[in-house]
Amino acid sequence: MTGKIPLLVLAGPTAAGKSDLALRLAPLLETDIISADSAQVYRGLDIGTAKPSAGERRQVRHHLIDMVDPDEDYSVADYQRDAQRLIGRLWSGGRLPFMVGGTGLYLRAVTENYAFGKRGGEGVFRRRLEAEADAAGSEALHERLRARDPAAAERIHPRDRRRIIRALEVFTLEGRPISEQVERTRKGEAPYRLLTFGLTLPRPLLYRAIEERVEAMLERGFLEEVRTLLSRGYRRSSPGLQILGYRQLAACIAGEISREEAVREIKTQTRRLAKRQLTWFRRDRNMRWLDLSAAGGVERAVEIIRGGVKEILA
RNA sequence: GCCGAGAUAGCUCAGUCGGUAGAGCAGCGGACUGAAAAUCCGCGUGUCCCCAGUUCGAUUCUGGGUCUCGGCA
Repeated sequence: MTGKIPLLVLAGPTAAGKSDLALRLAPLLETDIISADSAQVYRGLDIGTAKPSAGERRQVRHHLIDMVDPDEDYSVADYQRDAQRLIGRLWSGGRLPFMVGGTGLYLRAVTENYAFGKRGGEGVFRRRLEAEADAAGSEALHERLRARDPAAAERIHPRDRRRIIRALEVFTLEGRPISEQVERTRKGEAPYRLLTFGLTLPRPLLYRAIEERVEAMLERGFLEEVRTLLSRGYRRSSPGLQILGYRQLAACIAGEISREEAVREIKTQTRRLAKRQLTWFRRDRNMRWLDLSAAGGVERAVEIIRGGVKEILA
């Protein structure tokens, strides 16, 4: 017995059936759902993020949904803090912590206990460096990073300005290299006894599910939802409106692209999102894969997961 | 039925003065430590419609065929 808290994780790409499975599982395990979804943290983004309905949330308690308004920041460090606190609380209340979601970074920050520094992102700093990157190119900033934090520069591509700027930000604000954080994480110990399941589907089925889901969202009033957000005064540049789907429909409402273009773009970008999500999860060697389109479907998946849970709690 | 144009990657198309071919989009693979549904990197995946002829060699030239799209009937 290690004394570590057991943690059940259900990961998977968008539209693979995570929510349905989790909704079935949670009552059987007599526990709640801890969402690991970077889009569902925004209040008011309901249809386009496939957020669980009010009814579903009455059936099973969901955590870490509706955390901030669309113009507020919510970072992976916020998520890690909130999720880890919750996991401890649930476990000491006699419940198995159960994380469900598709945001690889969020899941990993929790399960591997990423060592974050003290300082988050700062708009002023970022805007200044963005301007510099526009003027001189991200490669110039990359050179600067090489001088300050060679280890980080080695890992970050010269054109990946997001990461270059963040690395410079850490160095400037905290006075130490971001690569040190990664080192600290590597040396640290995993705080949980993990049981990790990944949902997958044959690619053609996954893509068909995405297609149908986007159509269903539009029928349920996705476009109206975006209109409402804009009419409440949220700017297109605010974090919530940068989310996939919201960004494209906002462009459509602004008259920049047609509705057809917006819908096509949303579908394409969602397929790519699903692909990136899978890339993230495939990296986890301990992931046990489940395919809901395979024989037995959801029932079989439920049994497999319950079996795994029995073992980890024994 | 006649006349014309076309047929090359999943799609739209370029190209080869005869030496088995390349763009965009789509797709595939990967990275990821405070924006992550973000950001970034890598990769052509092909009976060049079919059959015959000419040729050392045909996706390319010639003939025939098939199909598609225009126009005329």
